[in-house]
Amino acid sequence: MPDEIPDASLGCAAHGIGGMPELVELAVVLTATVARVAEEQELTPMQGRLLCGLGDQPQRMVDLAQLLGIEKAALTGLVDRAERRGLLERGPVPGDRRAVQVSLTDAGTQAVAAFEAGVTSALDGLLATLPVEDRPEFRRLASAVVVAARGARAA
Amino acid sequence: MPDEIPDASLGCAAHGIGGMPELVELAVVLTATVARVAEEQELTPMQGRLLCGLGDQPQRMVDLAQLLGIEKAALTGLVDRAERRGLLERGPVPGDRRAVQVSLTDAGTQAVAAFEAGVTSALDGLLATLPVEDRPEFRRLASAVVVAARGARAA
DNA sequence: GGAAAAGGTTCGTACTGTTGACTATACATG
DNA sequence: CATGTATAGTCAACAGTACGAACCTTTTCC
Repeated sequence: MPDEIPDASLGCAAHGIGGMPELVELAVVLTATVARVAEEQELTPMQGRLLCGLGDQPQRMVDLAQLLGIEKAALTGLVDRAERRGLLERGPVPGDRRAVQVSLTDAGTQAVAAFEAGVTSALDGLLATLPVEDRPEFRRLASAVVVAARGARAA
Repeated sequence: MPDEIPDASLGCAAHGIGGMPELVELAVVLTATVARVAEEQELTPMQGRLLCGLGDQPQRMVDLAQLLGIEKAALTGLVDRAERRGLLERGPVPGDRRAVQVSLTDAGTQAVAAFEAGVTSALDGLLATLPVEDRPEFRRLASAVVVAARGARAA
């Protein structure tokens, strides 16, 4: 995982095409920021996402895969690696012998708390470069884009 | 690559921690958007980034790695795979027999043009969900964050 | 002239993801 | 109740991506 922000990114900053590069450059910056926090916590970014996705309640694989936007087979591998690390465990689902539910272990709960705190802090640091009055505006617009994108997909 | 926007993302939307999740969810949405365009063009996202990074002039590997924010060894593999696809070629650098320069082939030039157009269109589509007057504001704030992040890293 | 640094590759390793196939189980239908 | 369909999850093969260490060749520095 790159530990530095690249000078160019998806979308061709080198060409200076109007408008486009900011957003993909932003994605790269945000992703690299999260990756750095994950590395500090000895996680991979996907492991961080997985642990966050688990939250307080056991989750079924099918629901987790949907939540994370990945294929079930990919989730099998991701959960295998996290289980091997002792961060989570698989268990049976009452009433459905096909299904498997996944829940955090104590180590996983600790890891995710640290990861969350680190990501919050790192992103606050990223936005600290903006004028104070612009920060909630930026978050609001970001949220609006995400909600709309998710709504479009669910439709 | 997920072809749908996940319900949660890096940063723990499930926990609803104030502010943080929007930005990492945004990164996931943007990355997934670019990945879909890449797939349409039969590229991987990193191949898209690489071709955009090459631009109009041959680039040395050491500069490309820096530009893309990856280790030289990783770039060797990335360039190997793109070269195998006929998208670029390696050549000598006058005056420095250690160095290798990389340049787009005709096929690569065509691929990157289509990729750029597709990404532009897809991102415009993403932002179309925002009120018209908010779009330049969002791009401006995104750009400011990226410029600041890149500046901090270069320092 | 020799040491240090630079440019790039190779190798081993791990993570991530897709696709297709498979097994076991749940559900729907006649 | 038997049978067909659908679902949940895993497995295997494969490919892309990335890092760190080691290596070779060449350039730069003292």
